[in-house]
Amino acid sequence: MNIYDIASLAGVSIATVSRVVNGSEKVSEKTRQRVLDIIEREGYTPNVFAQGLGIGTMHTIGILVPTIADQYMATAVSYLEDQLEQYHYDCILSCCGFELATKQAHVQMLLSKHIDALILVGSTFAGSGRSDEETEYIREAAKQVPVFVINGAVEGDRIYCSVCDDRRAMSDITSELIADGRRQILFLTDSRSYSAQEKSAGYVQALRDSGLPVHGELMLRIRNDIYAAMELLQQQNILFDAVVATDDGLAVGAVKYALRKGLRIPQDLSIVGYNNSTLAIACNPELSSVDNRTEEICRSTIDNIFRVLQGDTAVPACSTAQGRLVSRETTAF
Amino acid sequence: MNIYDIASLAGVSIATVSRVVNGSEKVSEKTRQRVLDIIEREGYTPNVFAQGLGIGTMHTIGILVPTIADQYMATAVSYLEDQLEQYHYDCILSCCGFELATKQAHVQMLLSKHIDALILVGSTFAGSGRSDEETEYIREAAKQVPVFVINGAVEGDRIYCSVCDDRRAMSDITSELIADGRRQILFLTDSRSYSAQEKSAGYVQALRDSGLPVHGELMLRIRNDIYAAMELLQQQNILFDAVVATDDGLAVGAVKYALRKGLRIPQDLSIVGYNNSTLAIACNPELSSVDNRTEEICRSTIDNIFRVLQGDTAVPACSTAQGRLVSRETTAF
DNA sequence: ACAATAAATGTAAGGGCTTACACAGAATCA
DNA sequence: TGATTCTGTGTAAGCCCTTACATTTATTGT
Repeated sequence: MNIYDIASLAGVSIATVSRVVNGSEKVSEKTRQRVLDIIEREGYTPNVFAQGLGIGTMHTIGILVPTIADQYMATAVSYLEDQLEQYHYDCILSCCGFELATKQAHVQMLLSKHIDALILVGSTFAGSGRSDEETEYIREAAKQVPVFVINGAVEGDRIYCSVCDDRRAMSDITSELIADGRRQILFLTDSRSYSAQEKSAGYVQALRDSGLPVHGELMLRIRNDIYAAMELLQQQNILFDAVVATDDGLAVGAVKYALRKGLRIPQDLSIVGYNNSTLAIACNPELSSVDNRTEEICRSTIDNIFRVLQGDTAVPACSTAQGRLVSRETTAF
Repeated sequence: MNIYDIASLAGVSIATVSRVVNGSEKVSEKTRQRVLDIIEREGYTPNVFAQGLGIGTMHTIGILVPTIADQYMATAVSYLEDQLEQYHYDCILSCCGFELATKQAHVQMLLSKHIDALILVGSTFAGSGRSDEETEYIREAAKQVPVFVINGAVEGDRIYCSVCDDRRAMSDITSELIADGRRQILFLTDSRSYSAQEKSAGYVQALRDSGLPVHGELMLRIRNDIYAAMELLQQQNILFDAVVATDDGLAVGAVKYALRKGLRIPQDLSIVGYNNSTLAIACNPELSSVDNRTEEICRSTIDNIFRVLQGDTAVPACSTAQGRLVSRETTAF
């Protein structure tokens, strides 16, 4: 059942059927109804490949994440999907891992599908230090379709970023901990991503602003076995009375350490997580965590996409949301 | 840059270029190299729409989930994606919510993209009771492409299911709790899905097998505010000494209840979750939870897809994996 | 050396749609 | 009434591939 069949059933040309299907104005009401009825009756759906061939797009947005198994990514994708649906666009999701080579390959794959825009989720795409080389492929992609980076900073033509101001959020909560009387604040991260660097910078800044020393040994980068890492500190007689983590999972590790060591939370050890994920609520005691405004960021990203696609040139290259602490049981404030 | 350009640069016909691109045998080595070099040099990529028009497929698998924000779904999709990549297939992900109408619409959408197979994740697709009407659209879809249901049971031609034997898993852990001396076991669920029904049946069966009475008031269906629901039981003097939940989130709620009431875990209250998600580890005490073999199920589903696509008729309509308890701190065994 | 066969390549017909342009008939105006 | 402008519709040229079939060239057997 193709456009020719419908045309002949309706006694019109394929051009007219096409116009009806695409909602073109230039069709008489009578003809439109007749064609519509037949389409309905026959259950005709235009062939997307043929449409794509004709107009060069399939109304699809490519979404690239390092992994969808991560809470944060899954939540973000969920918001993106929801919002995309409002615009009657679909998405092709791709999980590219953390290697530069696979990222590049996946971007190529998505581009080859003639997506209308590309969304990169997560600061793993932002590069760090070597940013120019590592993000070149993103600028390259932006020559073909507008690129939208969520929680990462990449500069370039037709590249739009939406980020949470992680530096400020981290600086704010570190300051709050200091105001609460904490002096030895452990900074816990698991990556070298752009956002991890921002958070680290915020942490350092807050210490400096308060005139406190920055101890390198209190800034830990570990992926797992947080307990062991913290115990090692203890054995080295490096004391700490608070923990700020760049991720709820890490903070949960710190909570477990405290509980096993018999420390009181938050009196002996205050702990703050990041992302405000379901882990924060599953944790006992419930974890105070930074809400990094994923929902707002995702919404505004999708809105921006369609502004750009409609030719709006006033879309800002970077928009920033302010994170905020959601206080629960692991902080005293 | 299209196939004609490459052909004329290489001094061959477009048919030859097409053969090279598609790895057809019937090309001389010399020609193949020359064409390949030019393709490489010019950075040519075949137009997927034109390819799709020609062969009617784009090597894409449609994956439908109710929501990707759910841990279980995200994990499953992650496994599916990984495995799909091995076969050089891509996926179109769609989140359809829990309404029948939106499920149907999303299936239509995916079908219109000429996917090669459709994967439905989660027992929300299985229907329950009214299964025939509610799953008719799935059988309808199966007329166009093979359908693979993960953790749901739908019968029909070209419909293949992979499930965890939730009934047996739930029956096993309930029996273990009974063997551990528990007599008042609370069953906690949040849905009426097929898998929830299976779990419920397993729970009942274990009680019966042990000659214990089945108390309807010990079978709770709630979405949130688990604490309130459990407290209500307490006020009604309905006692319980163990909890089996159909989801880790619910079990975490039970843990919180126990802690606030000053109950010792697992002595006063044993708690078992389901899905063995990250919540189970984030929880304090760490949650014993049923590993429902998502990874194996996803792997075998993808493998089955390609067996079916290659014409293998021996693929079983339903394959079953055995869940197993991962013991942590909320059970004594 | 000459069929007979195999291997390599080319030709051309789709596949289903969009859309610029052409055209006919109806409505408007002088 | 004839010239003029719309409106609605049709024609045909792409869009870029795949592939059955035709054709040319190379290889083998005798």
